[in-house]
Amino acid sequence: MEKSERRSQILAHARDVFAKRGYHAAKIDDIVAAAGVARGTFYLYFDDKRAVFEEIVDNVFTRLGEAILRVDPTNQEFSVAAQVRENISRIVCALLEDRATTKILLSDAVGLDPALDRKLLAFYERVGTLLEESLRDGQTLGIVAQGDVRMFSILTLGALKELIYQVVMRGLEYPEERIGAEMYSFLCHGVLRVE
Amino acid sequence: MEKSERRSQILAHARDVFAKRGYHAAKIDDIVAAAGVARGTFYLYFDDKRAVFEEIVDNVFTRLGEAILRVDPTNQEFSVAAQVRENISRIVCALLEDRATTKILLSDAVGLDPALDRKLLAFYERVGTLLEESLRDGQTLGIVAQGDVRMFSILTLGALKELIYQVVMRGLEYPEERIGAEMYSFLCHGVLRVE
Amino acid sequence: MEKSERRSQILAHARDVFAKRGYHAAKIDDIVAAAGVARGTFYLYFDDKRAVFEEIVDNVFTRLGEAILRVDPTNQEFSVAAQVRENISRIVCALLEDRATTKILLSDAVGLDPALDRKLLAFYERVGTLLEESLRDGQTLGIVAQGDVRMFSILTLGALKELIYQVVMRGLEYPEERIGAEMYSFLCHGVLRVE
Amino acid sequence: MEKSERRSQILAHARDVFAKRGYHAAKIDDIVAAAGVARGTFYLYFDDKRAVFEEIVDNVFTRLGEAILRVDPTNQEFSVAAQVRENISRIVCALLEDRATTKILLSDAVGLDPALDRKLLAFYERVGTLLEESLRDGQTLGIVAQGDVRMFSILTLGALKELIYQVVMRGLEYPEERIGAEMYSFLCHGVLRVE
DNA sequence: GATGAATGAGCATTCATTCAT
DNA sequence: GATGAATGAATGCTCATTCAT
Repeated sequence: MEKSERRSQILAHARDVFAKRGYHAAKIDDIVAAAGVARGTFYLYFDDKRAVFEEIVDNVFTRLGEAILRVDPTNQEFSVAAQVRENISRIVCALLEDRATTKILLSDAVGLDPALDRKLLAFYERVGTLLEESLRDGQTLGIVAQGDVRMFSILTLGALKELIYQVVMRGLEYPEERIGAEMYSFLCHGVLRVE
Repeated sequence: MEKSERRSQILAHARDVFAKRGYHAAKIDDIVAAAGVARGTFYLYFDDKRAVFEEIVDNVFTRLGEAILRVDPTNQEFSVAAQVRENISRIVCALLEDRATTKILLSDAVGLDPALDRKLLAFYERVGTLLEESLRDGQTLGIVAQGDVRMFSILTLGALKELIYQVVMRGLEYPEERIGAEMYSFLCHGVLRVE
Repeated sequence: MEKSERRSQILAHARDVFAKRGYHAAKIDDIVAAAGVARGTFYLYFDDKRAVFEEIVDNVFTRLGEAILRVDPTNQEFSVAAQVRENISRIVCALLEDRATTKILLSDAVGLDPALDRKLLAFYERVGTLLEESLRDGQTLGIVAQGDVRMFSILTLGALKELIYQVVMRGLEYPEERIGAEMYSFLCHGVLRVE
Repeated sequence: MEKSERRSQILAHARDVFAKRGYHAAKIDDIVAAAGVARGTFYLYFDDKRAVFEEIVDNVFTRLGEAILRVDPTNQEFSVAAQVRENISRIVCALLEDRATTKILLSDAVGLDPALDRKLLAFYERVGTLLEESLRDGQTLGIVAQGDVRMFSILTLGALKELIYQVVMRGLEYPEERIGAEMYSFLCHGVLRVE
């Protein structure tokens, strides 16, 4: 077996074990047993327990980063609406295609330790900033409501995170398109029609 | 010192230590040192480490449960809009008046162990159900958009949770009323004005 | 049992185990088994394995430091010769009254790690310096041979160390006074009478 | 590369690594990295880590054994004094020409494990016995002080060992001839002139 | 012969919990 | 009730050694 192959094999099993048991309840023994390798082999490919975990988190950050596209209002081919929907769809897809990792991201990685918390916040900050810029562009074009873009960005991300969290953690079964559609409609009109 | 007094004293210090260090990094030693009692005393008042933690979480659930009022569309005195705003305001207030506990709830309690995860989900489920019912009532009255109320409920809660999370974890300084107002406006109109 | 009593009990058993097996072959389990306490108890009294070991070494340094008296040529009561003999005698006595510790000092502590090596060298340096000063005083008084006092000091210490080493390691059985007498005579006349 | 060449290459690098780090801190990885061979290759030439170490020690024993000449009082060409000085000089030379090995002998090999301790003691015993016999011969000829030759032998070896130890471990810089001369003078007259 | 990936026995250390005083 | 000394199960990690290629 090739070196990088073995590495990803261990990584994949580590991901499953972390997703199943959570970081602290996941023992190195569980991981190597799942991967079918010896204890020492694990340490041949990863510095320590935290390192595998962090790599899993880093990978999902990378994957998410690639999934997100900047909305371009000058794009002649696709309307802003279409681009937004496409974006939501890509993010949802990236998160749901590997649910174990998503569970780790949304559940186990939270509050694990200060360093990882910083990393998480930094990632959300980065995504948030991107979103804020798009929203600001949108305000200029009159297609985004006036108001605090940072707040908008947080609220939007939170709504999406919670939806995914419920799907992954509680096994809520919505088809991906449905999720995208509802999310989009929520962003467009909210839910209240009070006057 | 009275028995119940001593108990809450330990509980309060445990909360601070958990908030500061996170569940696993918080040692019983830290807690008893903070509370100024002997190690054994801790176990006179609580079964084990998890029990204190769970009690903290239970308390905030109770407090939140009390903060949330059922929106009553037939209420003659307050409009639905006013009731919704009041509700948001009460929840935000409950969460921000004890930030240590809120940090624990939103960060440390997540993914701690399967049993607690179930409790968390059950709480969100309970709140969600309440919200869903209100939303359904609202749909009947034409003051809530048509669509999947469960989804609405999840999206709404997620938006609010993330906002509070960012305030508590990153020290984002928004005045409470501001938070309520933005949240409300978000619920009423969303952010996109794409056509 | 008192706290300091328990401490010395563990220390004494650790000393025996180290002397019997050497630092690396001595396991914490051996020590606690010998002392009749639980594994954790060991760590209640000592930071780690190295710390006990170092304390044993420190103690013997202290004891030796106290055993050594500065030779005072102006002393009216005791001649220099008598003082030198007394000194040798005290040192030998200090080393032979606790052979386990002496074995540790002369055998296990050597080359254990850079930090401890430095400590050892520093101790020998200290003793050496003291000896050098005495020798220099002696040269002024004409009771020490002319020549490099540092060299004299090293040679003297080496001779004594080796003697003790052989007694402790190989169980060479010389009465203490004999050791002192021979050492003294060696210092006075050497062994060669070549012309 | 020839088989025996490769062997000595590994041996030499092992020596350097042992001297630099000490036995336990020296990892097989360090040795093979220094020697520029694969880990498995090491085991083609040596049984295990201890075996290389022991071979280094054995080699220095052999070299030292060859350096030491029996003092022959009937030798017409060289006086006993000259032979003794020559002997000291050869030993010092043998020890200082490969300081890495000497450091290993005097520091790392001490207290490493019971088997090696026995070997060390056996070597010193052998050298000691040789020395004792010479001393006894010398006593017959009236050129060695009366007294316990075993003691003389131990004291003499100890003095020399410590001198070399200080030179090698603390970088004391004495020219070799100087060391020989001082050692010789020490043996002839000691240092004290107390009456 | 040479390689280096894989192995797994071995061990120090931590810390929640207990219980004699 | 309060104490804190004692406990020991639990686990991450190291590294000498092996062996298939």
